[in-house]
Amino acid sequence: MEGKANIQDVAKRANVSIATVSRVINNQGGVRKQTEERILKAIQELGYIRNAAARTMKSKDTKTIGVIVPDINNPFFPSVMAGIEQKARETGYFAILSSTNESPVVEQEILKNFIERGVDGVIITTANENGDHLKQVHEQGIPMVAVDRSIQYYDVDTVLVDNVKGSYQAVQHMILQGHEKIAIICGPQNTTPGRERFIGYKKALEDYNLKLDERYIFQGDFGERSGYQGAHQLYSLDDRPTAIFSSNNLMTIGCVKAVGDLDWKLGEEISFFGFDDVDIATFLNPKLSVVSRPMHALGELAFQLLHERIQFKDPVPKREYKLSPELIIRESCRLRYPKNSPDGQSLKK
Amino acid sequence: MEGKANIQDVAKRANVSIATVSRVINNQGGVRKQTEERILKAIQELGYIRNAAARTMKSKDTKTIGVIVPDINNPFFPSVMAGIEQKARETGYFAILSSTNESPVVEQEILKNFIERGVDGVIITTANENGDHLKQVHEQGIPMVAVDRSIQYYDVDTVLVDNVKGSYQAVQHMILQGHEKIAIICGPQNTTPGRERFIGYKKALEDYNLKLDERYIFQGDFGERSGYQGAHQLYSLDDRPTAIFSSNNLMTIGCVKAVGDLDWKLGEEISFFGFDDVDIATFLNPKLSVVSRPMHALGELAFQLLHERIQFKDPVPKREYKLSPELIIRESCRLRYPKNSPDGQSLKK
DNA sequence: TCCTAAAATGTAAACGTTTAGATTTTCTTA
DNA sequence: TAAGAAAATCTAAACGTTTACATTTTAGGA
Repeated sequence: MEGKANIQDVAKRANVSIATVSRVINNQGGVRKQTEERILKAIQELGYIRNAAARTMKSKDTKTIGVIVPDINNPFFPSVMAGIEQKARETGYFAILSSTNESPVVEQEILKNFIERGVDGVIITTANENGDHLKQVHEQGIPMVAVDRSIQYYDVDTVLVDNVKGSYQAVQHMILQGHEKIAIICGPQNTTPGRERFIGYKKALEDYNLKLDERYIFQGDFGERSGYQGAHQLYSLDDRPTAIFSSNNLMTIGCVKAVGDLDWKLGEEISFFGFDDVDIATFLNPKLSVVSRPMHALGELAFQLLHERIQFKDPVPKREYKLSPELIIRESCRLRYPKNSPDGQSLKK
Repeated sequence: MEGKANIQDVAKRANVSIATVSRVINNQGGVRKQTEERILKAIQELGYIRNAAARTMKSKDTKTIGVIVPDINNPFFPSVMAGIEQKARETGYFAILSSTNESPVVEQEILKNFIERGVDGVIITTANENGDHLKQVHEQGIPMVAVDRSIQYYDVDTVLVDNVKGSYQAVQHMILQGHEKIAIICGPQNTTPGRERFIGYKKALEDYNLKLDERYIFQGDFGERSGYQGAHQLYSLDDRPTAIFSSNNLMTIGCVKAVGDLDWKLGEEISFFGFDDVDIATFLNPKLSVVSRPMHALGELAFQLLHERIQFKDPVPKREYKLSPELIIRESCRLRYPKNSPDGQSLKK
């Protein structure tokens, strides 16, 4: 039985009971030194590896958390996951990652699978913020933390970035640079970031007495392709915008690609501000201005909140954290007019 | 016991034995229609969710595969994982992902954890190609497939791309464009891609009678920063190269960033070819030429091979697949001389 | 040397499934 | 109607741990 010894075999080899072996495996103390050494030697010789299933059946906690992301190819999520995984490892937890491809049906399957596997908690960026599909997790009393997107139906700890503030400041910046015809490529309005970034956009226009122009609003889906299409649509207008705010990283890539294809002069004919930094931002000429989020820190905070939930099963009220984004002003959003010219004198109401 | 019913509760509610419930849960047939309906109704009413640990203890197969990647922030790996996950889902398997951050120690911990959890197989891009740390997995007889990097110590099915061919063709292209001073930013030489891409580079130089110049060889570590440093070092030479070949995506980003910072005219003073496509490739002016790999297909093939191993435990000899890369010629590697000029006439030996 | 307390170790039930073999029920044919 | 075969269902062991409680061993003090 090479490589497949169980605790009984170890006990026999070391001349002790399985309970004593279990005490040693779990570092529980109460075992004589020489007994412990005999047991460790037996473990080594037999190549014993404990069986997580057996342990789970008895002790109920698996030291595992499940992480669910909607799009693993979006660089935001691997960064968040890196933060989660690092924190998890530091506290003896194991993080398992699964991706839904923005499908609530797949998300439901993954959640059921996680429940079956007895995960101690779940960190989720849900494909459906309504959240009624989370009933089973809720009924099982499994702690959950939502990242980047909220969950309506249940009270779940939530880690966000202040989307309103980030997009407000980005649009404000473009206004203060003299732009009045500012377009937005929106994320899905049934998501927190999609909705809130749109709110920030509108609020900034309102505060500076700028009229909301429906032509300048393109409804994207957070995918690169929709950014591309959005840019094309905006370009096709008779009265083109002079600035674009893109609501996420992938739509930024698509948008900028289209701007290039259309020979729409970035930084001259059209200014640009995107939400979430991207690799290309510093490569373009002009370099892109962006709203930047602390992704690794988001992941760490999410794990920390979840870990607290797992450890203290108190019915503490829901907590919501909004981290501050950071504006990174590069060059893609230049002055529309030189400073102090008459047209540049429009003021915040 | 809301939400926490077990199979015994279901059996009681439906007035059958747990064996009959098990037959229904597992779609094994041999159950009368009306009995089955009663059982399904009881499952529904009680909110029964099966316990994977209990099942694993009895049936030994977990329908889970473990995936190990060295750097989750490298976009290559999420793409491969997307291919794995899609194929896994299609065949009723669950894929769990863990990242080593290029640490063999962490990799060992992850592997042990996977063994404890009874994964049916492992897909790995190892942090240590020597592979002697895989002894435990091997002893447990757990099927394994290596992706992108080989494993020396054990015979493991391997899915690679033809690195030699890809880098050979990229360097050949630059030679045929008239370049003779071609530099390389190498990946780690203890990795298959690092080693083989270097081999392709050398072979192309050799085939066209070009001397290997040590000054033009920079040893990187696949990270962005080393690409940046490599470009700086190459720039600092008295006799600068006229072309650079970068061995992976992140070093490409770093290299191109440095070229920009140095005002080293990309496409004019310095030509460029990178291995693996990157988002920025099509944004730069000039757009980057790259060797492109079918990442999603790599993932799908890796899963397929693993699945075959899991299903048929035959001692089939090790298989190695090398997919063909694709050259994407964009603009970053222009002619050093106009066509038909005397200096452009150098021929392959 | 003996007694008592503390430490060390052992026993056995429990966790929740799956499934081999046993038992019961049903159906068909003579 | 009865007998035999097939179908349906049941029983109970097993998987490998953990741990509450029991038992044994050891150590110290009178």
